[in-house]
Amino acid sequence: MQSYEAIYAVVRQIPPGRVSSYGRIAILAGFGGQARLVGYALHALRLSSEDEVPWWRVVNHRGLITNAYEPALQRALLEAEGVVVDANDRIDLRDYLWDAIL
DNA sequence: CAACTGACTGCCG
DNA sequence: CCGGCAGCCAGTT
Repeated sequence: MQSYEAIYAVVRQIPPGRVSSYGRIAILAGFGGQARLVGYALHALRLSSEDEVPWWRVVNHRGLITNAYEPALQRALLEAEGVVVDANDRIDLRDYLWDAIL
């Protein structure tokens, strides 16, 4: 799945204490709107330990953690990064959404 | 080969 | 902001 490498590259560019949505990653990776593929790529990444990819910094466009495996783990990692997570596993994108300004 | 499912998103209300 | 519906791609059954 070398095609997904673009997705991993974008996710790695997310700075600590910041989060991004699947759709954003898809656009930045050149997939344009195909957000589901991003989730697929991250899923595969979890199974195969490649380089360190901060998959936990990726949430849906509502700021809600849609992780189907270890949502509690993702929440813990985000809090460790300094991100404030709501009791309902939700994040305030107004302040934590990464705009990829480089 | 067709149908189903899934770490999603945009549009409507 | 939340819930529902449709569209999208890839992997399974």
